[in-house]
Amino acid sequence: MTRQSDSQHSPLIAHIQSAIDLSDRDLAALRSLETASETVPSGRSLVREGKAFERAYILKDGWAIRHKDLSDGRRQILDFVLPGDFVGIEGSVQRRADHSVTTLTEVQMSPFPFDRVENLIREHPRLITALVWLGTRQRAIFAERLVSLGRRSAQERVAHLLVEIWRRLKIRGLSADRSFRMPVTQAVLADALGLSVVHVNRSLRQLTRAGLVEKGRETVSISDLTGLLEVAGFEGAYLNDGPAPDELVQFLERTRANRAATKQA
Amino acid sequence: MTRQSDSQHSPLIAHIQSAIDLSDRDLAALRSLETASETVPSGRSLVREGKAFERAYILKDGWAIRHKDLSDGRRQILDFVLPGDFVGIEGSVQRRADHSVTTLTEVQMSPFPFDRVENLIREHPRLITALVWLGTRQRAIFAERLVSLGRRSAQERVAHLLVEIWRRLKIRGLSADRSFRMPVTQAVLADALGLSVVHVNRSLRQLTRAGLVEKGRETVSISDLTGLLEVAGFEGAYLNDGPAPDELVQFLERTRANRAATKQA
DNA sequence: CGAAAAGTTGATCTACATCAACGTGCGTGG
DNA sequence: CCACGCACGTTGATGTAGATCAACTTTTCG
Repeated sequence: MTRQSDSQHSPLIAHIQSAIDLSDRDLAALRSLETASETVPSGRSLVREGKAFERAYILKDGWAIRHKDLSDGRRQILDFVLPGDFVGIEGSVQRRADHSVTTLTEVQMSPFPFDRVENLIREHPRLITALVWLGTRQRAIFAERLVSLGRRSAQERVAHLLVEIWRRLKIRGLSADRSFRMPVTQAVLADALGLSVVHVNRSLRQLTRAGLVEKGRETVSISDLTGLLEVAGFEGAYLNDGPAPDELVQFLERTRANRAATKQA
Repeated sequence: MTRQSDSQHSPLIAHIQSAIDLSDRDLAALRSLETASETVPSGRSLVREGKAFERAYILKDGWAIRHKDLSDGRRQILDFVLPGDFVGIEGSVQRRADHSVTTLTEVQMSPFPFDRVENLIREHPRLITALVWLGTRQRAIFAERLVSLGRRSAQERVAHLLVEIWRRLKIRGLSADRSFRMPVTQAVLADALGLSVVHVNRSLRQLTRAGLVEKGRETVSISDLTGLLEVAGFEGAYLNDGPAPDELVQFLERTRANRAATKQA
């Protein structure tokens, strides 16, 4: 289902190339950023809110979260960090981190110092576009999550998140079909969706009983994409760029036969 | 209370200079971006989600919102656009807008074409840092708002937003004391905070009755900053950068005498 | 000055939280 | 290699923050 540890494949490059045309030279320069590799165990903090950034990373394999913690123990997960994502690259323009990053699984990282970024864009000015674009993408994801937390029901939130993750992995070549690895407990989902664990569980069961998705311990499999998109209220192709109508839009265009089943299953 | 239409003063420059040191030449270049001026009435759409960007702007005066709308009428406001903010500058790396921007008041804008940005950074490479930093700031604001929508109570959300706006205006030289202009209806607040209008009203009244803030129709005045920060659960100085402990931190360090009064007023 | 927009307040409803108890897979150490 | 313990998942009962509905007041502005 997933291109697990194909050391040739770069999720980062796949991601960037989905939207931006870079020369082979520029791509090679980018790729050189991810040659180093370091293993970090699960549950380790890579960036700590309020502390100075130490170095930047590219996540090569495994999962992490961006999150903020309140002093009374409440926690909000802002985003999931997937293979191909940068971590802590804001350190090149900012002294202190405004959120934490913590690994959810054992992880393979390519660390690099900040001046590496400066040298890189000096020699490959076109890469600025790519880097800025990635920042913009991050903002778009935050924005969509704001809509979820502010205005969507529990079921909609869960459905929406699953579709979003699937799409992000797909663009990076990390899911060929409609299943993917997602080593995320319900407690973590709760903190990402602004819900209680219990309610996440119930929402998930509803979606499963309606025949839309199955979430195993480490894996997700979408059984009825059209139906899931319907529940998620997925609008447009916000994770995509460019003019071509993509698979998603086509799906949305099709019959809504499954709609009724999912409303109050 | 507010430096209203001092045509000399640039909120954009003030904002950037709060964190980044630029040469006079670079500053002059930035300033040249905002020489043009165009008046746009209230309620006009400057950027429309899903549509191509036409041009970029600097907001010179007035308020606007970034928002996303669902097909069933639900709306989530992502952020308020204040004087000194860029609008639509993502157009230089992205074809389509992932959210809309709409004016809340009559507004003064300086429009400029995207290639202007490219030329600018070609001649003033140091400005890249400033531009990237602004993008990062935007993300930090989204992040903090995610925490609000996901994990904070209604009262906390309202208090937090008011403090955040005050701080942002202050950094730009748009509020000298503890009052500021905020031409925002309760309905708009509701869509920003993920609440109903009725509940925004009640939360606001509670804060007022507790003697913390007064929100008039177009203006806000903080009567008890310490208390308001307390309710908001304001942690650290997320809108600031740099190592110096700032006014906020000092306030937080002080006595918490007012705490009890605000808990269940 | 009249009507629409904005704000206020009470009554009632509900989505989701909280509390509690129990099931289940699985990693670890004896 | 088995069993014990713990993290995770599941389900029911009950509580509550905030939504919704409804009516009324106040402000704004053409």
